[in-house]
Amino acid sequence: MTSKKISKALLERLPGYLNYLKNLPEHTTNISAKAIAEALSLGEVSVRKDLAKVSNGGRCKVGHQRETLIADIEAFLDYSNVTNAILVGAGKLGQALLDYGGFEKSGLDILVGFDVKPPKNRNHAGKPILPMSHLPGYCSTYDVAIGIICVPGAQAQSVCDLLVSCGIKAIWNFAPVHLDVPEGVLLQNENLAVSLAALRIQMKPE
Amino acid sequence: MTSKKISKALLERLPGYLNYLKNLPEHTTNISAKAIAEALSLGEVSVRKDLAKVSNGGRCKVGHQRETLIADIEAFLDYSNVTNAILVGAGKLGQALLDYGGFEKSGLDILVGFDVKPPKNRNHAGKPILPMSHLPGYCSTYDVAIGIICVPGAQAQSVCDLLVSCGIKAIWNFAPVHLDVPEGVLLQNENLAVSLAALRIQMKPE
DNA sequence: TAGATTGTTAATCGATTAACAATC
DNA sequence: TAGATTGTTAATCGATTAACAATC
Repeated sequence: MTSKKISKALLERLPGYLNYLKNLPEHTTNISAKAIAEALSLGEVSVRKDLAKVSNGGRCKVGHQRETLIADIEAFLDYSNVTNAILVGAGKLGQALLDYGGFEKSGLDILVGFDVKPPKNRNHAGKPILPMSHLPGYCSTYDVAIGIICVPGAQAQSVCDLLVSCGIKAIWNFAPVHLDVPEGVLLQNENLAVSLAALRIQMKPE
Repeated sequence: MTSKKISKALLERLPGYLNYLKNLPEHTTNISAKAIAEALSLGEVSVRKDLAKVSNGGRCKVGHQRETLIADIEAFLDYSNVTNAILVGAGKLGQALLDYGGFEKSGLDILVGFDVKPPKNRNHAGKPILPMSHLPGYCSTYDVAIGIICVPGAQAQSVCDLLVSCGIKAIWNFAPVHLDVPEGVLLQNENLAVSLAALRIQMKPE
């Protein structure tokens, strides 16, 4: 386990390893990089390198110890600490993200959603959705690190500016537009229409 | 415009160019690679190379002709032909994708959704949601190329197998599990929890 | 000619893959 | 010793960036 640069590709593979390791039959105590690679359709050497980066070593002949490996990956991904996020734009997509239960286990908590027009019949035990006017106050009260933008493209930049002015350090953008963020603010775009369109072109050979 | 290999990165940048070009003030007839690069926070040379790949050239001093460039990019992305898709799993996320209007303009039509329990009160003029039992018949009637998986992880592989057996050639997977697909079937994973977790780690410097 | 812009060729960088050496 | 497995060093590949030549 040497503290080299962490590549984004690695960060995206690690949860896959974790998921695989956790779903192994209970009695499995050791696992080889080769087995993981085969199960996840990855290169054997790739997996070995990844594991070497986040864990301090399996043993020859026997492979990695499952429990240790799980603990090492979770520690590397810092799952035990929790990062707070808020979401802006509670349409279908926004609500889907709010209601999705899979974020908590990776150290993330989407506390609340904001919308210009909060839905009234929010009956299910979901996260609250507040009016936009509450956003700045909310951010100054709680320690919010990540802002998720699910508003239509036309509003995205102004929402982004608002979030930045509230001290948010990373933005996850679902609006299909380019956003300008100041230096030091992390921006990740998740343009679903573009992803799907790219998939479509890859299908057409040549 | 030479017919080199198309990289996925290129495919994901092109729609951004398109969006930018279309939103330029109407009277703008020419545009330089440099201007595009600045607007989208990309490298100047990168943009020039991309444009050279999809278009046959701007003129020195004046840059690229806007209308031509738009037409060239759209032709390259084959926006005028339509690819049919279906979606399985009409929860919040599935419905968000079904209702999203942004796919059509990139040559994609999500025809219909399928669910084990189709919602009854599907009043808004959205796409229909049919019971799973209709899926094989539907695929053999219509020419469906892409399958979108929005079911819970536990069902994802069997849905995937079903889609493949129905002749689907590409799968867009939102379930947070690894899927095995046979050779020749394209698979793109869209694991939102993983993307967000990766963003979170990138924020923590060192 | 100078300047803006294009496109191409070469250099750099990073990630993946291949080859190998080490260990139990 | 042979075999399974690890980890590392070198090679390959692809994408981005830098440097340059061409053109109007």
